[in-house]
Amino acid sequence: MRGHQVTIKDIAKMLHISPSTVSRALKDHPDINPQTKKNVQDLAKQMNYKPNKVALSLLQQESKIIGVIIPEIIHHFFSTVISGIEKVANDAGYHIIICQSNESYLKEVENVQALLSSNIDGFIISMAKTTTRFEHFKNIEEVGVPVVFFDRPCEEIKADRVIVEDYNGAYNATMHLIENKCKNIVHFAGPQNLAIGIDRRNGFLDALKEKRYPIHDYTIQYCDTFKHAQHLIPELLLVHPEIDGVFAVNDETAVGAMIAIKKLNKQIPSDIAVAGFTNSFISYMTDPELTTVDQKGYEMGQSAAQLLLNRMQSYDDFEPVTKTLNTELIIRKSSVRI
Amino acid sequence: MRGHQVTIKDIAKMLHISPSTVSRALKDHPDINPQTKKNVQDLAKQMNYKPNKVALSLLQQESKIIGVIIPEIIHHFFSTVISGIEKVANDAGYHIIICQSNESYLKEVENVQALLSSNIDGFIISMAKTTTRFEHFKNIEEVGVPVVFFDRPCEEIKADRVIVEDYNGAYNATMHLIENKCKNIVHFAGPQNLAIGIDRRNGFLDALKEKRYPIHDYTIQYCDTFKHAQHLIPELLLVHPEIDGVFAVNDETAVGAMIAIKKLNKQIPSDIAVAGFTNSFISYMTDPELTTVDQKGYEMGQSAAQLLLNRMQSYDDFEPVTKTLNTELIIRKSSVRI
DNA sequence: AGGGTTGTTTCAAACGTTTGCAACAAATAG
DNA sequence: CTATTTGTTGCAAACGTTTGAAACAACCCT
Repeated sequence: MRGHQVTIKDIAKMLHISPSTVSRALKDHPDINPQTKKNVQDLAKQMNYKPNKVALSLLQQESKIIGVIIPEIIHHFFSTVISGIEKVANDAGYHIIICQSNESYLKEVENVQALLSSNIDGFIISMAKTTTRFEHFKNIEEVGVPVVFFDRPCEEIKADRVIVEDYNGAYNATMHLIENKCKNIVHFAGPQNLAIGIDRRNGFLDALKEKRYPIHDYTIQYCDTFKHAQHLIPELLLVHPEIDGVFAVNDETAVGAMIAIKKLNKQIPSDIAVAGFTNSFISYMTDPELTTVDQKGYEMGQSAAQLLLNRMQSYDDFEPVTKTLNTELIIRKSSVRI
Repeated sequence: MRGHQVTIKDIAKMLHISPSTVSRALKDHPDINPQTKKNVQDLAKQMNYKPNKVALSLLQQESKIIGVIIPEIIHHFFSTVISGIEKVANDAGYHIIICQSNESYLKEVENVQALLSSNIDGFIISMAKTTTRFEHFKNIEEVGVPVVFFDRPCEEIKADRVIVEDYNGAYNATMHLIENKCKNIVHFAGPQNLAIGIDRRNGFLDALKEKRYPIHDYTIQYCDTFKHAQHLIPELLLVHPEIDGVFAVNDETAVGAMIAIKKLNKQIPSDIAVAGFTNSFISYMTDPELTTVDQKGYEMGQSAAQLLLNRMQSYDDFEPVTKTLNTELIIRKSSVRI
């Protein structure tokens, strides 16, 4: 038969006193007789009493839980962010509950609803690729639960956010490819309904413009997964063998491109130089190692959690804060031509 | 000012009826006047009423939440398992709350306590490397919450478990190296307080024994991380240049070894063949691609969740079930000598 | 008219905890 | 010897929801 956690009532019954006395004894309330206090505390310890968080949550209207909604946990970047969030949250006495949207709008809505009705104290969210309607976020706003967006913010919602300098990161990576004598660089871009997709693309384009590089119809390719890059590279190089540089919106895509390029017996970086974005741990496991833009996942998670904790202190008609982490170009062998 | 979710009481007040009537109206109870029902349902919809899960959880002593405790989310294997768990759990109307132990015993204990006092309906756990005491698991047993272990079970606890054929997987991988003419294979082994560490080591050793290969004092190296492997390889090959095969307890370690081997200007697989364990996605991003044993993360997660759901149905003095998934040797270029 | 049925609604308790206030005894003050 | 203080404990309400039982009116049956 299923037992249950020891409750204050159990202790009260065993000592023939009232639950309120037990409650006060446990928190060292001055009104309670020292002997009673000792009895209660000893018994509580012996029986391994732990306060029921659900009851507390209902009573105090706060759960000490932060809801985190991310696209996919299997991406190294997101699991890094989660680690950062968890660190800061735990240190402040909070736990996190993680939900995946799997890049699906419907799943994201479902997750928001589920978390809202679980008395969550705050949200940390990175939007799904496919999300183009925002009622569910508005709903959070109405209920008055603080939200922090990271990496993929929702522009329609008044909320704090943490992002990286996507534009600068992309600009720097592209400049680096240009300095390494790439004449014909293509960009594997992310979806343009996300700011990261737009900003990285613009950083790339502006670097080309600054150096008066021509922009062809094939310069921007919408391709942001490992598999797609593997298929796209052979097709692309067949038509445009002059391509000698690839800058991808994320590391997986860059690695997919690298593998496909090597299969065509082209050398990296001498024939084609490659750079990615994220600095995922795969970037130093490839051969050659991948040049990439460090997206600071762990720090991003920490900042997001910190912003949320701050916002939970003072929520009344606030001015949203945007924290922008600076990126760092990590130069490795996939792009350096001697 | 922070608002709040609409409650049954709010609706009751607005319609000048009692909360119980509202409750019944919402669930289409036959006792309720059709007109009242309609009023309630319309207003509830309009005000976007969602039942408060915390209140339900307290009342019904079930939360529809499954607690998942894993060592580290950033490992691809674990995030794959989580995806499998989430799929099955969500389909059954459950949500999961994920906690990381970071391979720390203390953090694991803390997580168990926190989840226990949150009215969790069940646990899915993979033990931390450093866990050698089990009171916290015993505690779960006492309270009567069902547990399923995966990948790294606790031998002292009566609980269902999902594991892979670690022994067979290791045996097959080792045999494969032998068939590819490796004469001097070392094993980078995991910690021996975990069954996976023991079983994979034994599978390796038994394959050697069967082929009457000598077992030297350096044949087993305790090394199970990327970094450690990178440091260990140069030291090891300096003393034992005759080594021509490495079988690592996981893919990260295998990749660490590969990179270090390549740095020494040795060829893989011709000088040294390498095999790993997990079939993480990094295994096909390396050059050469890594031969490995598929650990079936997603399926493992699904099975674990399914076992837990079953056990939640019938918990009374059960006989624990162990589900063993068969492994599959994925042969890639890092081990095939022509 | 008394009893019973039917339809509809409300009451009250329960889940575990906290906390303002009331209650009570004993001790002290006036 | 009453009045107040002090020390200690218990009551009851609250958080949001469900649910058995009670309540009540309106109706029908004998």
